Amino acid sequence: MANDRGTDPRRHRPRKISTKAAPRAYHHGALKEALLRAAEDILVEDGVSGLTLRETARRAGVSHAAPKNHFGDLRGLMSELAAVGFQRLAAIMSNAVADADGAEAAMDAIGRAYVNFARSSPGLFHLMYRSEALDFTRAALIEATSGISGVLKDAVMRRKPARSTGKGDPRDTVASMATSWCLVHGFATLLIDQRLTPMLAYMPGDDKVGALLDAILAKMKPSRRT
Amino acid sequence: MANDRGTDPRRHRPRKISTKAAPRAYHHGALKEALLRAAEDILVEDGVSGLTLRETARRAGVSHAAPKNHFGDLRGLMSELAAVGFQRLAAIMSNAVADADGAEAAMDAIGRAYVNFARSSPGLFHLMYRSEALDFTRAALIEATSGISGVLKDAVMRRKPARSTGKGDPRDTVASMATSWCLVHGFATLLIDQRLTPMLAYMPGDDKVGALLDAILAKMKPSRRT
DNA sequence: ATTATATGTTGACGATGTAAATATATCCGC
DNA sequence: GCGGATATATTTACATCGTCAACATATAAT
Repeated sequence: MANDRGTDPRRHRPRKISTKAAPRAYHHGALKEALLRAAEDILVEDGVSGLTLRETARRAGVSHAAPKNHFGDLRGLMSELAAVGFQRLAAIMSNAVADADGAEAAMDAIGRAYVNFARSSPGLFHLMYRSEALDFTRAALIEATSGISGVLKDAVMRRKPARSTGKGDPRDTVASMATSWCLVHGFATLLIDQRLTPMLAYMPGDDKVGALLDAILAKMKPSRRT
Repeated sequence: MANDRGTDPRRHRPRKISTKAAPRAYHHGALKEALLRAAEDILVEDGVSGLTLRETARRAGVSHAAPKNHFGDLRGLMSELAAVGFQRLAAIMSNAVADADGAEAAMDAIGRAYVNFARSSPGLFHLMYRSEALDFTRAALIEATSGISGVLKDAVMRRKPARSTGKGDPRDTVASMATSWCLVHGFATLLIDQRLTPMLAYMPGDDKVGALLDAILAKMKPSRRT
């Protein structure tokens, strides 16, 4: 089976079969990416608990020990995949800020983007915050998470000048960042874990999640005294 | 107590033992409680990832399959232990409310109690919110979690009359509950996962965690316009 | 071309969850 | 007290997992 040179697709032989860069890397000159893709598929289908090295290798069509070369161990794979998730989330948040009209709207847009990401990729989101399973000394993970902080900080500081107190106080900036992050992160996690389901029943309309999130974000705005 | 025949619950083989009852009999007597205690010890020492059926049994001094009789499977053990955690948290929150002076102070006290619980029992707290590993059809878990909701709801409704808008609106009550819960839960989870560490550095004093939490809670109070 | 390195495979080991078969203790109706 | 029914605990077994070591092969370097 493994020595069947004739039909086995994963052979190192066909160096350059066609002038076109074959997207099908037979012998995974791109195994790392293939493994990450397979791992994310598992995350979508079975969640974090289903994510194993062997199943990932199986889906990529390689032996169970192949991932070791690219990730070291399971923690490595999970950390790299989490980094991809943080990158993606940072990009989404950044876009949300760019499209928003005004500093206050930008903050809300970031929050909604964060929640939408968690809802659309709950498995990946869970992995990103399964701290015990991640290696935060990994360069990819450090870089990706700092990207998120950067986007949030920019948005908060853009809003700052319009506020009355603590204009340039870094302490207040940090408090604002923490408040927004905690609120939205708590909402996202509790939401995808079905912890808010009973409360959602009280909300009106079709988009009950959006309604509850709006209600929560509204409670964060002291300026809006009705 | 299912069996009060003697003084020691685990004493069923009085063969030719010395005056002291043998520490181990075939039937433990209170194995379920012993297993839960052992499981929590593991949680303290090694976190959720270290919590296994076999290690729990090992610590309780029984065979690896013994827990099956009391919990069914690992999910059962985890769910029961999580239920204990929710009970404990509900009690702590309830006490915090009782000791607080005024409705607004009660809300803050609940939040601080929630965070303190997470900080003092991070392993258990993680387990309580590892939704994928829990069985929310378990009676113990349903009851314990609804206890938490009850405490929070009471505190929110106690505060309600002092507010200007949405006095008796259940929709607004739910929004207030969700806001408080999400904010505090987000803070607690991010905190014990070391995600807030960089931000804590900006806070003054010895109790940086308390300072940041205070700052966050303060941002939730529209009435305090300085 | 030869050597070195990177990548992938095979086989093995111990740990785990779970099930089945078995053993022992307790309970319940007499 | 007695004896079966039930609850509780053990033993054995199996599949799966992460990880390691030894090995094989492809790519890169010299």
